[in-house]
Amino acid sequence: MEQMSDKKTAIFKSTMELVRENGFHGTPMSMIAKHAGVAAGTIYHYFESKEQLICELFCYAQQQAVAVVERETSVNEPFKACFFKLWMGLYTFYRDNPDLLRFFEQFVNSPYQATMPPLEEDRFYSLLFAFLEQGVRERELKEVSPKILAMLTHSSILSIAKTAASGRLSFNKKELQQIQQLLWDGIARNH
Amino acid sequence: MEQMSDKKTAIFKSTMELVRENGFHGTPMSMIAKHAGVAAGTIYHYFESKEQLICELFCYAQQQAVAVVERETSVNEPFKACFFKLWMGLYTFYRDNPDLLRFFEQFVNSPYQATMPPLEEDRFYSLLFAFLEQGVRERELKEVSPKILAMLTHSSILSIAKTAASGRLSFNKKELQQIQQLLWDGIARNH
DNA sequence: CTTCCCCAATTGAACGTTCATTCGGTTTGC
DNA sequence: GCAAACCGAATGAACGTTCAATTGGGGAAG
Repeated sequence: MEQMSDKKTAIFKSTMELVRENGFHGTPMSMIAKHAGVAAGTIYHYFESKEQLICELFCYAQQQAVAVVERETSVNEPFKACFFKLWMGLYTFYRDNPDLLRFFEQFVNSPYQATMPPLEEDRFYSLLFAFLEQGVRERELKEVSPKILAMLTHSSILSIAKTAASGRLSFNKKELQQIQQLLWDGIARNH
Repeated sequence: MEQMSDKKTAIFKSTMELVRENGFHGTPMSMIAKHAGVAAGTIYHYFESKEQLICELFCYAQQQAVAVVERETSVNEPFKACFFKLWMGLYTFYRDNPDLLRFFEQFVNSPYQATMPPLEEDRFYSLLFAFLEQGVRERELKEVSPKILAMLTHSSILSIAKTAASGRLSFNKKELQQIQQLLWDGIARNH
């Protein structure tokens, strides 16, 4: 990503934070502007419309998630260790970025979802697919479609992170390890 | 639930359908009214406000999901069979009610989430907890907190149903059975 | 059985507010 | 001195909500 203007970044950050607190509706452009310390008109210097802002913000957020997957899967370690690292890496990322997580979930459950590319072109899922496919190829994982493995893996991460972020439940380190282990027990080949 | 007026049901159904298509914002009261075949004012005869309508609709929707869990877990069968039935029952319910599913997801990721009771008082999760706790007690499932088992189970159902509903991926019967089996392999005790 | 009345249900135009967006002007960096 | 960045009051459309007026069904009175 070419480096962004400070203002643009501020607008992104403010939008995520405010959407988390007030929801997608309930976050007027004027509020974003004030929070980001810019004038309302300035937002329109960087973004065509509110819709465009939201969509670009989604891409921006997704790129950060993609970076996490890239970082964690490029390690040169046994597959199993890599899998656990990836799980924990993504979980930590979501937990430490609750604004992003919430925005993400709102987006994919909104009509904007239609503007997303099909799964095959989705960089995030492509990376996840590829990684899990590798696990199947190396006979570490059961002979199951990588898309299924990807859904199970990611959904476990998301649901735990969401529940923790909402404060409705919390999980200690031991429990997190248990969760990863349960998931692994489910998808791994038993030698 | 005491029986509802036809109009109230029509308003509920229309709201769910329109929220699915247009999102939470993007669904004005006037649109709900027209779609439900009533005047705008009529909605305010049944509901205090748009917010109230949304919240009551969530309760209404959740009761339907609760009914599915009750139906599937009350069967007098071995735990494992019951577990598979519950998974499939909930999945089928969500798949056949995509409007409800989408509305549900929008709601829990919005600021309205704060109006929900804590998890312990949540009838849906209480039932799920109790059922999985039974599995632990009967030594069918690993000695893990039922809340963890509940999250993993429900998140797998939701993510598969959501992906299928959005048309981004589809799953045939064999794949659905595979998914349940993977999940079971993860959480079941190996005798 | 008819008439009358009551009140809950229903209507939809009107109101006031909020919001996304615009635009003429100002500042800043080069 | 000239773009590009930035400002923020003004604009007009859209929306949630209100309310005065209308309807309709059912029970009481005759």
